[in-house]
Amino acid sequence: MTAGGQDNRDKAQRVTMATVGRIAGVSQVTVSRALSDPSKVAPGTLRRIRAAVDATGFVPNALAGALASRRSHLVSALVPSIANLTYAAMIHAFGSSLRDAGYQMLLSETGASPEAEEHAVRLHLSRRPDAMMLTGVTHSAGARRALIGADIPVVELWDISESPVDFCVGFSHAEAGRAAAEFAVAQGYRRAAVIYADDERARRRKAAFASRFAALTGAEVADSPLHGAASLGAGRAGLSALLDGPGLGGGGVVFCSSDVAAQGALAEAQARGLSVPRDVAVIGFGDQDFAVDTVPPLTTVRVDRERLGRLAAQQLLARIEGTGTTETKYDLGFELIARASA
Amino acid sequence: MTAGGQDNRDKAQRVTMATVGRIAGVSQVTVSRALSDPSKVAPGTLRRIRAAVDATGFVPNALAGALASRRSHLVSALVPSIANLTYAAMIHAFGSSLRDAGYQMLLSETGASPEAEEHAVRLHLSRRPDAMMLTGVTHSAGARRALIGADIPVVELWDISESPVDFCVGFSHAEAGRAAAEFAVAQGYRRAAVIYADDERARRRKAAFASRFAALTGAEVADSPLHGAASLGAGRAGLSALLDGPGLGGGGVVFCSSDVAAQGALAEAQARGLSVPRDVAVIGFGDQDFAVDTVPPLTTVRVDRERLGRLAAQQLLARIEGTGTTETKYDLGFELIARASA
DNA sequence: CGGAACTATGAATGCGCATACATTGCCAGG
DNA sequence: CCTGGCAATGTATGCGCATTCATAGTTCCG
Repeated sequence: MTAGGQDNRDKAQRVTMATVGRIAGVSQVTVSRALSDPSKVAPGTLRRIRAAVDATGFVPNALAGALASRRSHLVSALVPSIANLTYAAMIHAFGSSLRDAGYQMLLSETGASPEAEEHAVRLHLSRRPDAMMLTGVTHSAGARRALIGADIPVVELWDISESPVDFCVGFSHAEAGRAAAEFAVAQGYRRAAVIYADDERARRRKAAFASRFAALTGAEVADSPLHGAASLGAGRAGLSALLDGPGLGGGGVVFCSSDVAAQGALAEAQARGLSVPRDVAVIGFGDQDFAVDTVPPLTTVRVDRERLGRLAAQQLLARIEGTGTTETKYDLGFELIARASA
Repeated sequence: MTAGGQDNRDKAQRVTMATVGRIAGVSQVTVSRALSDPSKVAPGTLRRIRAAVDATGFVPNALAGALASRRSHLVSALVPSIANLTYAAMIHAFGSSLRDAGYQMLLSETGASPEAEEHAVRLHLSRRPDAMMLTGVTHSAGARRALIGADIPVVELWDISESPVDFCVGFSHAEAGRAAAEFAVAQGYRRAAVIYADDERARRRKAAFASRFAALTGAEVADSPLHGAASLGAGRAGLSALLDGPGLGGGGVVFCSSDVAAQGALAEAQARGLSVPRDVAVIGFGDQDFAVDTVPPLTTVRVDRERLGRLAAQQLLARIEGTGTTETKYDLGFELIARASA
């Protein structure tokens, strides 16, 4: 069954609302009403229609519905990667909120490149989503233009900006970096380094950390860029490079651009027989669920990814309904969680 | 901008192919042709049409296109969770293959419940996808019926079965469990336990491991079910319970239902000052990218998630085009990767 | 008991596009 | 010089539904 592809599909007597109506002895409109607002249909009619739906296995055609009503009940979401836990939790919250409200999520990965993002934006807009979510606040001019032209609510998630396309929900990455630096200094560290992924926001956190740390201590901050995505191995390699280089020879604190990288740093320290935080201290970023269970538990910057995702979805939905505010920036902040690793 | 929702949208002179055509001095059909097959349009005409597209910011309406052509270029995918790395890598490969072929992926999380899955199936079918991907081979009768009725290619991924809805791409979880048991016995372990997530496939691996291990050694296999999703903390708790209980007091090997849980077991051992694999050995499942970088490196069962995702997508696409085979089962197997943890 | 106010339904229409078919003009071969 | 054939375009139509507007039947109150 289902084999040949076109074969059946062509001759198949497709089941539409008209088919269902014919069986139930009503017109197509009444079927439509019965499905979208049962209270508008007489009880007996409703029963017959439902029986006909079951008998035929009717599945409404949302494409036709969306075309006619100009409401697709689709929200599109563009993220750099779904294999990245940081985004996964946020997407999960975002998607769940949408689903609860009767919307579906059209998800695409865009990688890091703005060109790929622009292409994805156009592709998604062609599906006529009722709203769109983008990751970050950096987009190509073409993408911005297309989004504005689409005239739908657009949320930029995971960062904030003074000039969002529509509105943004996030936190200041620079402030997060500064806060980590201030914490490190308060803990007494006078040497520091940064392990960071190749990502615009991670670079901003790193720069802010470095300049704040330098301002407070006068010490240069060494850094070790990761090649490719953050991973345990990349984190290990990052710390390894720092320990073997001049920057962190005598110990100090390492600020990592993600908890995964930090976990890698912990692993490298363990492999080298170094004690954390005595020989080298580690600060992560994200407060993933595993951060509390590492050995030692990870000091990190908590970002409420669930809340970010949920708020973004709620605001989008409100604006779709026309009940939204005109607020353009939601700064949800972050929190430094001091555990044992730094 | 984009604020009020309906306001602009109602009066806006929507840009359609007819609009573009009017500006370019041709009819709607010619615009359609210019966009879908430029070779069918005279060079000069093409130029004028492209200019008009740029000038108006025209974005084709894929809903209308899909309705008219009965091809949505959408493939829907249902997974238990995207926050689970195991699935994330597979989805990534699956989605990338689709994207390269000009299809988009409509993704939903269904959790573990067949009822939720059935609901999601209906919702997805209403978007008239050209094909569908499901995780696993266990589905409600209603879901199977709906899928068969939809008459589209359906792949069941991450497991195999003799009676798939259409075809499946995966491997035998029972065999994987047996292989782990045989490896453990070959390594000389005579005591074993299992830490497993609350997931039907994980339970099958566990049962196969336990019965094979018992058959080979005569020893009972203790187990520790995880509550909720696999995580570092859950893995730690799992090993902790085993070590404090009677089952694994004197050491032995622990087969975990995922690499993440195994990583938790390693962390618990580290926290207790136990040496791995001497005091307790650990076998993971999945060979996630981090498995090679843990301390010690993780012995695990490798499953080529990329290949699974890619093959599923390719087969689906072939069947959409009508060039597919009638094969119903692709068993891609697995491989035991011996590293230092067991 | 007569019409206002509902309630329950149907007929007509169009969303924006792809597709089948028709038309026009032009060139080549006989 | 005529015709067959191809290139380039247009006309007509319908995908399956939501949305108006219209129409019967019902109820209610003065």
